Amino acid sequence: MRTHVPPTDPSTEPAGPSAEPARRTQAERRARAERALLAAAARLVAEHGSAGVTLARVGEEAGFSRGLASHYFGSKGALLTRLQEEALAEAMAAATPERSGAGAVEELCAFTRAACLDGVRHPTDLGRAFVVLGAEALAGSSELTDAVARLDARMRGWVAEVIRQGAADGEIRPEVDPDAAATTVVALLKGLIVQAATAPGALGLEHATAEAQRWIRLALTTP
Amino acid sequence: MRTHVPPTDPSTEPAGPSAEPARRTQAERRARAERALLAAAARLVAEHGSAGVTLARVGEEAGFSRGLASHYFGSKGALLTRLQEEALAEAMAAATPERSGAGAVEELCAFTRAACLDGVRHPTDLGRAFVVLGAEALAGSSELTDAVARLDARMRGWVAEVIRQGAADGEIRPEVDPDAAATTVVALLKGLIVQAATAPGALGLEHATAEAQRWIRLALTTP
Amino acid sequence: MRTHVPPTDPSTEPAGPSAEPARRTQAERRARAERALLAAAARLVAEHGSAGVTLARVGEEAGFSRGLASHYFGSKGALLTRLQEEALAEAMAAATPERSGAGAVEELCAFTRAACLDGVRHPTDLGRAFVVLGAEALAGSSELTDAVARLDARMRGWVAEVIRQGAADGEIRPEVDPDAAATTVVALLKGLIVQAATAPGALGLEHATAEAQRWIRLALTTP
Amino acid sequence: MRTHVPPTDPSTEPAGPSAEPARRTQAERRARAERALLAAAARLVAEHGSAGVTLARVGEEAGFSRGLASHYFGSKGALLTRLQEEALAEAMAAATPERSGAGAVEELCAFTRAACLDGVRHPTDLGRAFVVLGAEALAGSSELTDAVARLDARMRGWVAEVIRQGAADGEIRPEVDPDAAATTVVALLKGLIVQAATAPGALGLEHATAEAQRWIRLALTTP
DNA sequence: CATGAATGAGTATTCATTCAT
DNA sequence: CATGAATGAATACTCATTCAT
Repeated sequence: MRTHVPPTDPSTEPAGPSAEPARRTQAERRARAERALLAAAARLVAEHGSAGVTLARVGEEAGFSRGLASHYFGSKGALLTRLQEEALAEAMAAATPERSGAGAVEELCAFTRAACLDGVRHPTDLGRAFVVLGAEALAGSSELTDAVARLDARMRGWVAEVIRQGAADGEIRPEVDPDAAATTVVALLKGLIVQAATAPGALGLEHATAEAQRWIRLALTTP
Repeated sequence: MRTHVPPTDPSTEPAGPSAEPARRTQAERRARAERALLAAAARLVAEHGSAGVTLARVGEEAGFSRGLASHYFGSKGALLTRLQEEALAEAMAAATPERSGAGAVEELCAFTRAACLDGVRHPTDLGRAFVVLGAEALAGSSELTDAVARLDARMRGWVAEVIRQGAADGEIRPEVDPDAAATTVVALLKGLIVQAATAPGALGLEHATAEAQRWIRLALTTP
Repeated sequence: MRTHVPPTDPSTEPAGPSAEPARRTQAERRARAERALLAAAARLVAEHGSAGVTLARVGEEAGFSRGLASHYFGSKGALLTRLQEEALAEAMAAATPERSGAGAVEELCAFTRAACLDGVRHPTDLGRAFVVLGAEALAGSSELTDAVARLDARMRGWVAEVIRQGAADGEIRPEVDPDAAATTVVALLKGLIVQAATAPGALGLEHATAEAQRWIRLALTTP
Repeated sequence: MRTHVPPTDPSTEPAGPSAEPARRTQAERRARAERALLAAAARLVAEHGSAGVTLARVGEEAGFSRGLASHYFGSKGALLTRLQEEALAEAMAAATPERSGAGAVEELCAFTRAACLDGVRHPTDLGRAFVVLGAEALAGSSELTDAVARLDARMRGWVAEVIRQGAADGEIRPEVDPDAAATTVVALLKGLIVQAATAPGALGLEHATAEAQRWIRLALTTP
């Protein structure tokens, strides 16, 4: 069971005698269990909402005891916060991609396609959990509400910046207000995603995404 | 103790200075209490989400006893279902307004303005409760999920119909796919509302709504 | 089961029709249950200490369900606080008796006898619970610590006042410092009670009480 | 890894600049850690009561891991028992001091002063833990209750013995019942300590101690 | 020797629901 | 009709304890 990691420098240990080979594996066990718990939590939240999740079920779903989730995260709220942070990091990365080098309008269209189609078609548990948590956070201001608000703001900021660059390049009409347009682009995205989430399959998502891209092109380039 | 007042129609209760102001029919009292309970439930759901609502609080918030909500609606689920139905009826009415006689594009712009600005600025408890319940219903298929899906479909249908009429009138370009465009219009609406709900005040909603209207006009009429 | 209490004026009810005969019995039921719960709690605290008491046991010990104590008092802390208040009221009454009209020294001796002998020999559950809670409160400042401190101060104040009156009457030597003497009297009482509580039966409480009375007489009257 | 240093006496560890300062015997390390754990436990018990102590906190408070207290003492009960024994030994030593050679009355007065003033002003964690554990043990007979009872008995025995010697020397009146007087002396001590512990600072402890000494002198020597 | 990962029992607390008045 | 007393199931949370490293 002992892993074959060479007994490298334990780095921060206070250098007492016999302090390092076990450490690694303990830490691994812990990290592995924590990941399993978070994955289980994401799955359960995505399927049943945060109210439908119990700490006991998270533990068992992850293949551990009923008490482990409590033991690790301290409280249900802390678990959800943690889950949210993980999801937020993922979402932030997705919300503000690297510029691909293409033109501004193409960039935005690609972003739209990625967010709408890929996000909806190949959803991760974490992504779905984030949508669910974000939706639940609509009622009553919570930390999550703020986090979602910051995410939205960041996404709008990214879009506005792309638009500004496009305007500077002459690709986008200078009359376009970058902030208002960014809000509208993000609205399109979120609105499509919400509709798709509500009625999976009942929507011509392909068509709708193409239409949304057409609107974006028109709105940013039509004289 | 039962007074023998004939059971006059309870639906029009604010009948001005009527004949017998003191005594109410049992049916009237019942209907009045039920409305008060539903209003209280809407307020609580809007503020705390459905998980943050207890039957006891509903009763007390409405000015009655802790047990009355249970007594009337039988169970918490039944109360929420009932609330949902009320909210759905209101939302349905708002989602498919009477045609005003204006042109199709103007109609859609007016609809956008009404939904975004009025809905966000002068929210009703029932409307907010509906948004919250709908958001919660994203996870796990429930009756409410289906109801929201039906509402979305109906809203899209109404928009598509307006677009078809506009196309028939020559006001809207015939190449426009009414269904895809309707999905996009609804996406714009919902996306704006969600952003506004998440970050109240932090959004230039006025500007964004104007921009959305510009997009709709462009998309439907640009050659 | 209906009690034969005449349907007297419900006094504060808002005078709506049909509002009073049931009320009385409900209130009685509630008060009766509450008393039973508090009595059970006092017994359990006296026997096992506050850490050895569970809300479930309180409910069952009182002949009700496991959840009732929680339901009434809200939390274990609230139950203990309530218990403490009841006990404090009893203790306060015992700590500051009405003057009997006897001389000051006799009064203090009688007080000593009452507190030591009667209190130890015929203990009430509430009294024992108070001693236990007070003892537990030695560690970590709590509301109870303060309450006990106030009780002590009040008892000292009463004793000091009796001493002052005795000094004014010429019965007690004027050199006696009333406050220091009061502290010492209370110390005698508490020290005897604690010893008796720790070793029930193993102490010649009768003799010790007589000795304490002798000391008090000597200290207050010896030239 | 085990060094072959002879197992020198671990009881005198602060041995000044010794020969091998770096390496410790296992036994020494063990003893040192155990003392640290007990000291941490004493501090925590004194502050939070025994219910407020967890084995994990004891370990961390002592600067070790969460599991060490468990590892050493086996169970929480064993730790508390051990703590109690340590405290009892200290208390026993304090309760039955060596005779100083002074007269009996002076001895008792000095004892009173030491217990009340020094004990209250310069409390050790162990001493405070003992008081707390003893107080908790009032409810429900435990080993600790018995230990405290034995301690009380021993203290009374010591006092009674001093009184008997004083009587034999003619310094104390022969009519004084040594056992009853001893109980009263101990009551004075404990009562003062308890009052001081309950209301730290709010008590004229200096005056009260002087008064107690006056009482003792009077009671033992007044004809 | 020492750490800390994992377990599971115990308990407080909340709340829908039932039922007596 | 209406109240609120009482129940009991569900669940979060704490911690002593065991065990692998």
